[in-house]
Amino acid sequence: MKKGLLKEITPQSEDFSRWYIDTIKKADLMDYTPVRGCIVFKPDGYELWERIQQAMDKRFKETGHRNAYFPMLIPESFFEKEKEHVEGFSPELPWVTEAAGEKLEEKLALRPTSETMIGHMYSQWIQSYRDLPVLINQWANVFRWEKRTMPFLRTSEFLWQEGHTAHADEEEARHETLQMLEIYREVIEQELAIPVWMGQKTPSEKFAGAVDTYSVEAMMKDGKAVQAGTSHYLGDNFAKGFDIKFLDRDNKLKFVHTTSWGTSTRLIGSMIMVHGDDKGLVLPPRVAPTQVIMIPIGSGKKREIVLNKVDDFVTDLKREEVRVRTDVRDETPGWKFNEWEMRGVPIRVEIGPRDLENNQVIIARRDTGEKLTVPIDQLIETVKGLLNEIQTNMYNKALQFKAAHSHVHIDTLDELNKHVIKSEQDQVIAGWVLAGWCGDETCEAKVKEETSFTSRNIPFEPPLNKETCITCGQKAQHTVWFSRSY
RNA sequence: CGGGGUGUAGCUCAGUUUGGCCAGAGCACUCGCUUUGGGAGCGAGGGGUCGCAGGUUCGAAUCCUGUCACCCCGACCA
Repeated sequence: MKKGLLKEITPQSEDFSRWYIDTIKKADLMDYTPVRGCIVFKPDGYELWERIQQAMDKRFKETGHRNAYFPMLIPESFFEKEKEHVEGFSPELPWVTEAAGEKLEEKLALRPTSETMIGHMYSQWIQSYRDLPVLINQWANVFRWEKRTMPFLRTSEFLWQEGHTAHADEEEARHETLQMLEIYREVIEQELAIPVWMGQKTPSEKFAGAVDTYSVEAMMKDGKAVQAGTSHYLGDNFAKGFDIKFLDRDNKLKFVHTTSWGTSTRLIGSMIMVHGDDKGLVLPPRVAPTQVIMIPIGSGKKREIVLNKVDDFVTDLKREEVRVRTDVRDETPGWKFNEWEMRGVPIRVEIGPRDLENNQVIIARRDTGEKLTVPIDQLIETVKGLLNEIQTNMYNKALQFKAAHSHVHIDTLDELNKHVIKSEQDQVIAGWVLAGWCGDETCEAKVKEETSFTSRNIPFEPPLNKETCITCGQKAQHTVWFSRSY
């Protein structure tokens, strides 16, 4: 290594958390602020969110939803209308107690989620079965004063979308709940190249106030899980709390059945932790702010010729809607190679005098590090093909990683304990464990107590069905993924 | 919120034990020239109320008290 080449990113194997922090800071995705737990989403970080938003929003609209915006401030009394809800959220609420120099009559919370406010409004909007269903989504910031924060994955303020729907009956509401979960799976797998397990949360991991909670769960490169999206069937819990009733065809007054579903900026963090490597970010082409970086090489008169050629390529690529930029800064090529690799740009195109002589360019792909020599007249085609190939390859790599670190033949708590201890000793990834569960919450709690593994979800399509409960050995009612999680 | 650690230039840190010696180094930044295929070279510059607030002292980056932030490990969570 040459003098002056600083190792700026901690290797993943040495300290995964530090790798993560180093990477997102060096890649200029975020910055800390004077407010505890609140970060700036810098332009490259925010653009990742914008692309996730676009992909989600398109699908929400296609399934009949419309966007609206509700207040960020929620009266204290609203939280008391649903018992489990207040118990779930009250510890982490920030409050507004004063305005215009006077104490408010009723404190206002910065929303942690909007079931209450939206429930209140729906009760006024819904009279008849003809008013149903109500299909509304909100893009918003929410606040949850967490004890321990981590950029993107858990911050005190974060950006998200929350869908809130009201339906005439349970069947339709349950259908909505699963339909939106499926949309999450599709966006997360197709756009972010992250494979997930769809499934149902155990009662102890349910959303505060939900009848049933479903999730999509993703595995990070350190083997921990992230809940990438959730969808809830709320039954008539909020309808009762907020008096959301309608007159049905049979002339009877009934409570609506509501759902809510959300994904947040933690998807950005997940994507980084699923794909990143020791050189920094690796971004899936579909969401990468820059898909192709052009590096002109050479000086003097030759530089001019090179730059003209680069401009031609940029024009052609833009015509094909490829997001391309040229790095004309006065740095050495090697410096730029490292810089853009760190930022995760999927494809780098190097063009120098030597290439022009041979009527070719050099293409380097971020996901494999491979360098290709490509004839100039095939550049556009090759880039377009590679963007798709990289997207697919990243997904497949993540899928393989997930499979390699999913353990389906651990049957007892004793075996799980040994597995966890051995993983720590050998400094290997403990990963996820598929376990049978009898349905008793104390059995679930015991797994957490002894191993710090928590239940992630009960997958709809488990790799295999477990016969006995991992804790008590009785007949298993469910097959559950357990792991450490963010 | 408990245990541990760190706050000195944009970044990484030295200096703190034992108060006084111009507040330093490398990288980054600015200007000039030479350079350009994996983190370039030479020369000349700019930049810090030492996290913040008190206190002790003739004198504080250094000692004392408080406070804030960040990182790591645990309990709570999208």
